[in-house]
Amino acid sequence: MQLTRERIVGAAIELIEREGVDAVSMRRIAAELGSGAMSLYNHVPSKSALLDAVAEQVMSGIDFRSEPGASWQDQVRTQARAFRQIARAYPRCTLVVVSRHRTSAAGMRPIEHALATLHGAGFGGTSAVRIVRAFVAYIVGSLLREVGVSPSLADPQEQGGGEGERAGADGRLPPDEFPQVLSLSAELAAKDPDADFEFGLDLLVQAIGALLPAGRPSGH
Amino acid sequence: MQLTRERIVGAAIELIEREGVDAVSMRRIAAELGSGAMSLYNHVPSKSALLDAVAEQVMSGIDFRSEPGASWQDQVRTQARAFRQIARAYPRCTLVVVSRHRTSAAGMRPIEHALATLHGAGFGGTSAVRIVRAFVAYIVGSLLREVGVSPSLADPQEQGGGEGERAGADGRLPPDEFPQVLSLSAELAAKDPDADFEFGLDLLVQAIGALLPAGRPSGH
DNA sequence: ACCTGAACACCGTTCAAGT
DNA sequence: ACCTGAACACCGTTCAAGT
Repeated sequence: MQLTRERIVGAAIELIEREGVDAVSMRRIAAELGSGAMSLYNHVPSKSALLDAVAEQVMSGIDFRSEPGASWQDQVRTQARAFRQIARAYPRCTLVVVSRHRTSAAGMRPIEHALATLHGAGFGGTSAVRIVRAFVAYIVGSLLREVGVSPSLADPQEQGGGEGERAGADGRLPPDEFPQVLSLSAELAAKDPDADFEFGLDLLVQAIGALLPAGRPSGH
Repeated sequence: MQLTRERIVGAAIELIEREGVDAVSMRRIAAELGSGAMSLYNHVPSKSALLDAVAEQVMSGIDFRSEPGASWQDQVRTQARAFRQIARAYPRCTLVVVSRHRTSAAGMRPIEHALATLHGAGFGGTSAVRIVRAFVAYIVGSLLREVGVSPSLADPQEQGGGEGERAGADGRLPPDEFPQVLSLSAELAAKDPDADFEFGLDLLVQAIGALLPAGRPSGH
């Protein structure tokens, strides 16, 4: 079968989802496609560029449209949830998406939609850009946590064994230093990514709604 | 000079800041310390564990305390800004921190402080945990953007040359598909990480303030 | 235009041997 | 307990050679 950029990127995505990013090598992907490692370089300039392409491909698989008839609040929510689908559809590619992504067309599409929605809601350009940035930061951070790589906030009991610092020799946190964390260990252990995401999303939607009547420092 | 875990981690951080994560190798770090590559394994079980230690070390260098006399809003802001210092102090380690970090004592410290502050503000445990999660998501996402790795929202003109999708052959975005992005290119190009961060922080602080039962004024 | 094997300069880590 | 060189099974990428 013909070797194409598309097939190469597809094989990379598949491999990442199956075995993780660390398993990706040019040789490995080539083998997956039944060709020599060097053949890939006819379609992709480097491994780094290949991973960029993976990020772009994953992003472009997401549908960021929202119902034009809906309120801007609902549109914003719909767009944010679409973004979050990345973590469901490509959990192990998520870190790649989030950490490479420069400014591709696929990466700008969600921004375009969000800006249009906010424009329709009456926000000026400067405000709209700031708002989108805040949303993207929140969503990206949420993705990372959902996918299991972001800092803390996991079950304090399932502690690895950090070694560093003066954590108890058994890996437990010293109780006198972490009263809150330990007394809330049940809440911290509870996993409900949907509820967590919606909670923060509500906070942001509500807060930017409060910005509207007065409008912020100009914009248009 | 004696080889210690501490010196190894320090050398790794230094090397990452100087040449980026990709430059890190066991051999390289050993050379930096004037020892054989294998000597490192007497103090660190693997390269992956070394990078975990880098993340923990960077986190533990941040002072998350806030003035106990201040209002909870100011305390939350202070803690969030402290977190953001990571991006300033260790820009090239930031991605490592954000993408490795499991549950170390160093990583739990900011959570402990935040939970204590929210408890003092009158939030119950369940709410406090959700709020902290939303904040952490926002801060982590902001860090990534500040450090230059997160999706889009950069200057659309400085586009790489994605190739992917049907972006114009010159790498520019097709104007009919991206009217908002193109008309706001000046705003999107403007870089003011401080203002961006504070804007989103204000949104969140304001939104969680609205969550509190109205009876309580503010402060502790 | 596309494919390829050999080669180069690297990797992380195991192992057996040293002190 | 700590250090080490040699060795193994890998890497990404250049190059010259093929079709």
